[in-house]
Amino acid sequence: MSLQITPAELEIMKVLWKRPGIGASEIVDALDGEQDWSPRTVKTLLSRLVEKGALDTVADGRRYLYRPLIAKRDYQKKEAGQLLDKLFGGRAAPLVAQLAAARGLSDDDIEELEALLGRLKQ
Amino acid sequence: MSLQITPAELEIMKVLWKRPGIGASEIVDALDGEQDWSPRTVKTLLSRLVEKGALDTVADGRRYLYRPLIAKRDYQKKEAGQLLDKLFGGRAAPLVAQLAAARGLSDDDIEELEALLGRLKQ
DNA sequence: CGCTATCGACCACAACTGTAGTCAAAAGGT
DNA sequence: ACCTTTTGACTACAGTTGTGGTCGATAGCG
Repeated sequence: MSLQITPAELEIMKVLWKRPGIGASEIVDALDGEQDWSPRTVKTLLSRLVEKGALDTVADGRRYLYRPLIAKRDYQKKEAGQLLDKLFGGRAAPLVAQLAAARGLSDDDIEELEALLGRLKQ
Repeated sequence: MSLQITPAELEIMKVLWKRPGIGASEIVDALDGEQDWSPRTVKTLLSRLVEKGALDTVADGRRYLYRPLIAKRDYQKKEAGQLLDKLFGGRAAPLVAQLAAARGLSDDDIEELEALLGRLKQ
């Protein structure tokens, strides 16, 4: 059930999270400029994602339309939680501290975080 | 220079971050209960880490003592930054929001985060 | 002094990843 | 009705990763 999505596959997922239900060629187009992959490569990644159960397909003539089976939200949660456990002993504060150290938080970030914390304090 | 540390290798690094300068057998002992690896496996992971430049060795009789060449801090920063860019568009607030959603922040976490934000506001 | 346990060096090997090629069928232009 | 393009299915293949084996040297027990 682990549903391991690799970095290359994730690029595909990101496209489909933004525009679910498109076909392979649209995905290739959407990736153009970002990744420099041959259409073959994209096809392979799509097949693997379907195999893994991360995507499902709807036939549309002789091609497929692809749709994510896992929500971006859920994936983000899983990854964030994994990082937390793997490297930060499950404690969020040190993670945020390293984030701040690594790239600095913008004023907007700080404000948003304060608002978030306020909400959580209920 | 990318210094890719795999999950299995990370377990070794974590032991050495806690107790730098120990030998392979101590690492095996330290991992006992956590990972169930044969000593061979640990040796292989150690060699790979040395090869990659993540550890260095000091001869101690006929064995080596291992010591991390990258600080835990730096590795945490790198990983946190990568997750941020990979999945959260570089914005910290959504990451924390997902963290909160995934496992809930403890009161301590919230307090620590508030203190951290206070400091950052300078 | 000889035997065994242990060490690092080197090797093995299957699964997973990144990156694509080949192929047969079909869709669409002309 | 052809030829080109596009599609999914299948195949390839090297590099990485997880997991551990073999081997020759050696350190220490008895």
